[in-house]
Parts: sequence; structure tokens; C-alpha cells
Amino acid sequence: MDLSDNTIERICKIFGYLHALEKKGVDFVSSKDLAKMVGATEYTIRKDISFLGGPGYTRKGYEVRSFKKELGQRFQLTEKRKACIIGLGRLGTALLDYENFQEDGFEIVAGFDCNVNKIERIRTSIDVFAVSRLAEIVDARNIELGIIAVPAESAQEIADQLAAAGVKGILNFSPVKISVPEGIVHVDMDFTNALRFIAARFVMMKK
Amino acid sequence: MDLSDNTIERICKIFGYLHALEKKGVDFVSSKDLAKMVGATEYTIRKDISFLGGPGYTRKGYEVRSFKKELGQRFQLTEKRKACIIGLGRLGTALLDYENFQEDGFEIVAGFDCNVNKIERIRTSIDVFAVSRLAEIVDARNIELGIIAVPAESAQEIADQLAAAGVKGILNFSPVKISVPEGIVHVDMDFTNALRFIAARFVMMKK
DNA sequence: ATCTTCTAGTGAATTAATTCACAAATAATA
DNA sequence: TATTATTTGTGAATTAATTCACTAGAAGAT
Repeated sequence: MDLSDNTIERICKIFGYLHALEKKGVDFVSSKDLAKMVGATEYTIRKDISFLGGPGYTRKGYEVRSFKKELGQRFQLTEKRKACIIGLGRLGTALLDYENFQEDGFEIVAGFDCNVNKIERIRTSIDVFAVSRLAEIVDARNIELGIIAVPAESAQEIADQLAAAGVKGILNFSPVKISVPEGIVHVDMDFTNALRFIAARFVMMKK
Repeated sequence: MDLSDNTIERICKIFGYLHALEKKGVDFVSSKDLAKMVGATEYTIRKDISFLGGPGYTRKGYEVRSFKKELGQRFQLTEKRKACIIGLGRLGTALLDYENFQEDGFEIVAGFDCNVNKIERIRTSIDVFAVSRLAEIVDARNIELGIIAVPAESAQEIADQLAAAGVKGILNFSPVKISVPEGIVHVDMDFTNALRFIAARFVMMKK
């Protein structure tokens, strides 16, 4: 069965909520509650879950712990995945220490920047390197994910280097769309575009 | 005519590309080119544009300058929109100085944090205030957009305050989904979830 | 013990989104 | 000038996604 991107995204969100609910000590959650948290209808949530053959209990909902465990196994979200950040400007260094990555399933194991002087000044517990060593370190440390935080003009070049180095996924924070070879998953997170979307959306609402 | 969120999002991306193309001095762009840049098919792009009644030229495509201008007017993306950032930790301060916001249509006119000592230490050209002054400043400066960069536990509270203060849109960088009153547009940007999506997506691909 | 209420699961219906197919127009070419 | 190639615009067809409508089962209430 082939899940759509929308379904995968919702399931990832669900996983996040299950994680939070587990910490709060909640035992069961209904499709209605999940729907509210994910921003979808209960029908859609149940359909999504049905693709996975998830076990729900009549009049109780889904058991938080076992459901989370199952999702984790299915999508391999339990084992920590290693990531690196390229570009150690304001945003890049903020991401280096972004606790939420560590908190759930991801580990930043290296940072890169092309400015060698900058590398020596950065104060962080994470190892930082010159970009020239990207391929070497990605290989040595089994890094699966690359997070791009360089300026627009070098984003594509870094994406190419990451692809060549063998990462499986790229999260791109630069404000240009990057293209990657088939087989590598990537997501563009364009802040400015998000603001534009919000602005356009509320202009549309008035009409 | 009611545009779907997908259409609005693609159009916002198109606007961004038109902006870049204009700066490069390109005169015309085809639906095929736009499709590649946006990550959609040329059919979808033309359909999107057809909702706007955009004027395309046979065998040339769309005229970059006039098309951008029209989109800008339609969605009011030309006038600078004022935004503020709440939460001046690593991410928040990085966003304060994120040039790309200023670069195209958005202006960060205030920062807020609840830690008053921190406020005094921050070095930036943008005015920073205690969160207690949020409503006052939003009103005084005509701020339309709020960017949430506080930790998960206070995100909803800040969202409520922003809504009460009268912002029209919220961009939420905290890793929880916030809920806002009807009539306010909001987008959640959850970094961890983006990484999860990438991870889940490439697990799915193998099958 | 029985009834009511709630919730999952799912095939069918509906709605939405995308893609196709092709006419019309026009630049480029021969 | 005639021909060819390219590109928009759009109704129709297709495909995808969501919602509905209903069954079954179990918890809780009476």
C-alpha cells in the first residue's frame, strides 16, 4: 500500500502527539481527539490509521503506548537518526542547539561552515568542521540527514554535496527550492513563503 | 472564486520566483519553468493561474514584471507588512535578523520576551520589549503578524495574547499545534515533524 | 439484565485536485 | 509567405482525497 504524503505527514504529527500524551501519562486517545490535534477530521484520521491496520478499541480509542510503538517501528522513528547542519550563521547555530531535535529521535552530530575562522569561535558541544570535510564526516559518522542553513546562493551546491556524500534526506531552510536526485527525500522550509501564505490567505478570506 | 490552500501556496511560491527572476532581469517565464520551480506540473500551474485570469502570451509565457505586479496587488504582497517576534531565545533572535523577511515584503518591527534581563542584553537594531507590553505595542505599531518562537509550554498562551491583541496571522515555530480563533490565519512550522516526515518518507520508499 | 452511548472500521458516495487533450494564437524558421 | 514549433487556456476525463453512512462491539447507566 502506498501512503500519500498527506497521510504520512498526518501520521508523523500523530506520532508526535502520542509521544506527548505518553509523557503525560494518558492511556487512550480517540480519533476525534487526534483529529483536533492534527487539524483534520476524525474520518480522515481513522482512514489514515486503517491503512496501517492500527488496533483501536471500541469506545476507548487507541492505546497510546502500543500505538506509538507500532508507528515507531513501522516508520523507524524510534532509533535515533543522525543529522548534520550546514551553514552556521544565526539560524544554523540556533538549530545546532535546538533541544527539540534531540528530544525526539534526532541527533545533531556535526555542524559545517565554509568560514574556518567562524568555526573556531563557535561555542557549542557539537563538533564543527569546514565544509570541505562534509563527505568524509557524513561517511564516518553515518549521517542520514542534512539540514541546510546556508544563504540562498550556495544552497543548491550544498544539496549536491550532501547527495553525493550519501545522505538520505535533506531539510532545506534556505529560501530557494533545491533539487535533489531521485531517491533522496527533501523538504523546503521557506519562512518568507510561510508569511506570504498567511498574508495571502487572509486577504482571500475577506472576499 | 475560492482558491484552495494548495493553490494559494503555489501562487506564493510563484510570486517569490517572479521576484527573483525580476532581479535577474528575465522578461518572460513559461508555465513549464514555473512548474519546475514550484514542484508541480505545468497543467496545475496553468490551472492555478487561470483562476486569477492571468494574462499569458502565446509562445512566450508570462511577463515577469506585470505578472508579479498583478499577484502583488491581488494578494497585497507589495505593501510591507509588519510583524513581531515573541520569544528571543536562539531561534527568536536569529529570526529578528533574518534578512530574507525584510528583503521581500515583511518588516520585523518588534521583539518580545518575558525575561526582562535578557531584553537588555540583546544586541539588535530592532526594538525589544517585555511580553507584558505585547497588546500595547501591536496596537501602536499596527502589527499584523505574530511570529511565535517561545517554548512549547507557553506557545498557546502567546497565541491567545496575539489573537486578543488583534494580529491577523500567526507563524508558529514552537513544536506544538496552536489553536486560534476563527478569522486568524496561522501556520505551524514544526522542525522536528519535518525531519520525521523525511525519515518516514524514505522508509516508505524502500517498500 | 437491558438499554444507551460512544467509538472504531470500512465500503460507498461525494468532493476536490490533477491531468489530459486539444483549439487558438503567435514567434521563429525556411 | 507558408510552415513549424511552442505555449497558453480550458472543458472533459481521470485520479485522489475526504466525508458519509452504517455496522459492530464494548463501556457505562438505569
